[in-house]
Amino acid sequence: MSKKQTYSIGELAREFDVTTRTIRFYEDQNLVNPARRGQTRVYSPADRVTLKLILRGKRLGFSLAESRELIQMYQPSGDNRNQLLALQDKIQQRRDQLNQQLRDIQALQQELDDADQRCEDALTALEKPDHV
Amino acid sequence: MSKKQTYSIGELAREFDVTTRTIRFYEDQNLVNPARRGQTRVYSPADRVTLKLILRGKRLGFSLAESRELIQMYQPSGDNRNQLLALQDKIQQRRDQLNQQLRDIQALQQELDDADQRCEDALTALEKPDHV
DNA sequence: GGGGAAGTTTACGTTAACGTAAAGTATGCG
DNA sequence: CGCATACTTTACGTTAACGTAAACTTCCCC
Repeated sequence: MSKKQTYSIGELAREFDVTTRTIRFYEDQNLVNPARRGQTRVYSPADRVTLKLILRGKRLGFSLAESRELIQMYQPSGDNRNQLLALQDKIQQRRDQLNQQLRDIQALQQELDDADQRCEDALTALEKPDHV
Repeated sequence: MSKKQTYSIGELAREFDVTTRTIRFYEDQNLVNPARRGQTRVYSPADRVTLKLILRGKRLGFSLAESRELIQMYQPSGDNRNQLLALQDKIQQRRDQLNQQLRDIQALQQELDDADQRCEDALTALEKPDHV
C-alpha cells in the first residue's frame, strides 16, 4: 500500500514536467479542482489522472477545451436518451479524427525513413567520393 | 495529362479548406514562395505539396516552425557531415515523438471504445428499466 | 528568531496563428 | 461602360495557453 493518496502542486509539477502556474491555470479553467488544507491545494489521485489526460491530449495537439470534452465523455451522467446519443456522436467524431491522425503518422514515418536513408546515402558518399 | 501546373490562391484555399489569409500568412513565414504574374500569386505543384504537409502537421499538433523543420528534412542539401548527422538526430527525435503519439492514440481509442460501450449500456438500461 | 523553501493571490505580458477590415487594382461580361 | 469577382497590400485585433513579476503567508530548521 505505497500509493499516495494526496499530492502537492509541486510534486505534480515535477512529475509531469510542467510549472505550478500551468496547474493553477488548469484549475482556473475548471479542469481540476483540488481540495484545500487552509490555503494550500491538495490534489487527489483523480486530479492526477485528469492532469495526465490533459497532457496526453496536448501531445496529440488537442486544445484544453477538447481535452475537457474528452474527459467528460468518460463519465456519462445517468443522462437522458438524447444526450447519450449526442455523446456517442462526439465519440465517433473523435474516433474519425484519431484514425486520420494515425494515417498522418504512418505517412510521416515513411517519409522520415526515406529522409534518413538519404542521409545515410549522402554520408557514405562523403566517405568514398568515387566508387573506390 | 490533366494535371494542373499552376494554382491560384483561391483554388488552393478551397481545396484545403483554409482562407487565403492563411496561405498568405504561410508565405510571410517563408513556408511557401509562389511565383508572380504581375501582382498575382501563382502557385506551383510543389507549393501545393508544401501546403499539404503543413496542414498534415497541424492535424498532428505541430507548430508551423516544426512543420518547416520537417519539410526541410526532406531536402538534405549536399551538406557537410556534421549537418547530416544533426539532421539524422532530429529525424530520430521526430520518430520518437511519433511513436509516443501512436501510443497515446491507441490508449485514447481504447477509452473511447469503453465510453461508447457505457453509452450503449445506459441506453439499453433506459429501454428496459428493469430486467423485464 | 531569522532565513529558506514551498505555497498563495493578483495582475500585467507574451507568442502563435491567424481574423477582420479598409482601400485599391485587374479582369471578364452583359 | 458599369459592375461583379478575384486578387492585392497594409494594419490593427483576437484567442489560447501560459510566463513572469510582485508581494504575502506558512512551515520548518538550526
